[in-house]
Amino acid sequence: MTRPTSRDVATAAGVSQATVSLVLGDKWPGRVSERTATHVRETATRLGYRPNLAARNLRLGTTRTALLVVPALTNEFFARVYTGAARVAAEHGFGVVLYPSPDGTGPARDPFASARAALDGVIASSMAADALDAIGGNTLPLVMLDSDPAAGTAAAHVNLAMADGMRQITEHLLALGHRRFLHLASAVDSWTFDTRAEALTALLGPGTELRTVRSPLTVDGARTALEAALAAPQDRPTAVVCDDDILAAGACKAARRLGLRIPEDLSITGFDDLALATAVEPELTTVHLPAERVGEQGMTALLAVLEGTPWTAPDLPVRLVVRDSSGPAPTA
Amino acid sequence: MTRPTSRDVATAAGVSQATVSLVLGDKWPGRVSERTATHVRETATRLGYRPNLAARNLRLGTTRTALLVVPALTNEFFARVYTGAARVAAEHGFGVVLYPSPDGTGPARDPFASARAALDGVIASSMAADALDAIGGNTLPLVMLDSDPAAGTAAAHVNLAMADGMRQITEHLLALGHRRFLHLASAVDSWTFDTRAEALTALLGPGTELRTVRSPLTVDGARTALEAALAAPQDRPTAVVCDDDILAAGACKAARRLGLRIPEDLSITGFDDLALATAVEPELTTVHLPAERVGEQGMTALLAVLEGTPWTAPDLPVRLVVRDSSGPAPTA
DNA sequence: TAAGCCAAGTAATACGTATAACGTCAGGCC
DNA sequence: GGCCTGACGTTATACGTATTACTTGGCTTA
Repeated sequence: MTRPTSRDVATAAGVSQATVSLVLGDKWPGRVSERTATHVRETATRLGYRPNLAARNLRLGTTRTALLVVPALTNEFFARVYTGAARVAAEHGFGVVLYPSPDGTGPARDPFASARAALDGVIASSMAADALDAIGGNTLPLVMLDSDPAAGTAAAHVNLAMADGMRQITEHLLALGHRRFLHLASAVDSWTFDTRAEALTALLGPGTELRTVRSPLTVDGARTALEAALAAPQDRPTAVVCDDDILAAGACKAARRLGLRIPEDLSITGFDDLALATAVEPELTTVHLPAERVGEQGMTALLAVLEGTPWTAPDLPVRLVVRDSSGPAPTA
Repeated sequence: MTRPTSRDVATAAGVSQATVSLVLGDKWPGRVSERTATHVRETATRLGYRPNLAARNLRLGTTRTALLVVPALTNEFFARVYTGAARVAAEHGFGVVLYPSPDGTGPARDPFASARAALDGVIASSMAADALDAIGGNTLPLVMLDSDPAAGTAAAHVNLAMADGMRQITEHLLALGHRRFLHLASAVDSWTFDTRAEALTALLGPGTELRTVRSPLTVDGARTALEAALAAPQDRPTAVVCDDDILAAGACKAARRLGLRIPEDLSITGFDDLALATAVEPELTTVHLPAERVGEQGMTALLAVLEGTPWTAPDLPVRLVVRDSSGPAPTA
């Protein structure tokens, strides 16, 4: 009735529990004769034996499990980060457990309660950094994603070349003749977005203009915010630089409502290159972020840290993808 | 140096390990005097004690953890299912571990390897049913999402009223005068999509026409598929019923490329009501699926099953949301 | 033939927790 | 004073596994 243990297998096979463990552990070649080994293996499958992982974890003192802390999974970017992390983890016999930080809809506060697995380490996005205190994750090896390398206690950092991405966008727009910019920024306060804002400001020289509007990270929020900002026709910006494709999608809707053509009257750029970027019309000029690679590197870094190897790597490169939402600045 | 155990706390507090466990378990009021209890609690926090979950799981024979098997997290629908499931789980001190079934990009095959946590039960989407065999999840309490209630060995089923959703769409389009339909169906083979297709076929009476085109679940795939299907101008359908918002977004792009206006020349409907549905232009007429509720009910069902209570509930209702991508059939 | 050695297996143990079973001590009651 | 009772702790144990240290018997080797 109840799940068979290694001892049950041993009894059924007429050997000791230790032998079963040795055979199934597959780690000590030659310790058990091939004859006995196959017999044990057969018995195990016949009984449908599956090792009790709680017991194994206790014995080994490790769970080969990492916690990934992200702001929200419904954000495709982080879904992809997870995918990348989970892939690398699986290749090393590790697992990844999620902790979507509480944004009101997420699960409760304590990931040690919500993810009953014991953990070996933590990978956390800077956008969910506040959750880390609640975790007490500081007691575990920690890898930070997109956070200030100079701050914090993380054992390793995985960063994207955000400033360079912003540079590519800005130069692209400047080359197209744009001078009046609007930065549609995320209202979420995080190092990532701060970096982008700084880069943008630094790149716009004299003779240019920059306004900043902050918006929640939703299509509708962005639409509302931008509609208000663009209401007055005089001195309208000719280019809207968005912190995120989601914001850019909202910006497009706002523009259309105001009767502005994209990109003839107004250029709009995104960030991230989500599936959304090519689903909307016009397709968004945006910066492609290798989200899966972020997850992969995060997990790789954590694995290194767990082995005691210090880990470091250059920022992951990002790439401007020019599509249809950006064009020459209107001459009028 | 190493993590403190309950015994360390006991020694430091000058009591026995059992007392520490009793105090921190918070489960036997009156077993320990308030004086001792607070002393123990203080010592525990002072030492930074955190119970070893592997040991607890072993002792209790349960992990309060469920496995959620979904085809892909980058699909917003399943991300929301996860969110709902995780919320209910957290409310009951449970955790949810993910197993995105192998679509080529997912982690390896064995979720017992990838999710090192021992599991109490499994919640699986029918779209990932094939993964279940690999899991051997049949040995665990199983809740199926959107699968044939008559088939399989699941202890409970959580279904959406897909057929009714299709009915609402069809009646909406019929009322608008449409007679020539094209069903842009998902190439993924699952009960969910089969149900929708059957419903559509059954609802279209004499005097109507129905073609079916299958497409992979991507914007680009849908665009390509539909562009080919609509190339010939004669007898062109006036309404495209899509199995999914992603397909509908692709359909919109195909229409625009062919110079067809939406909805004047061609009505297009989606399914799911993802964020995408309102991000594209025109906003999609679609069927809203309560994705979070699916997750919530799935977890609720599993919790019931784990307690030995049989669980059953009517299909979750779905609701047609009429937006701008559907309109009267062209009269010409 | 004795000493040593290898192959093949087993007994014993520890991981850290929760809890059942068992003291112990003081006070109340007849 | 003896006995029961409750309050407060403690001792002991089991959960299922991986691994270390040990046993055993057969074989080689000097």
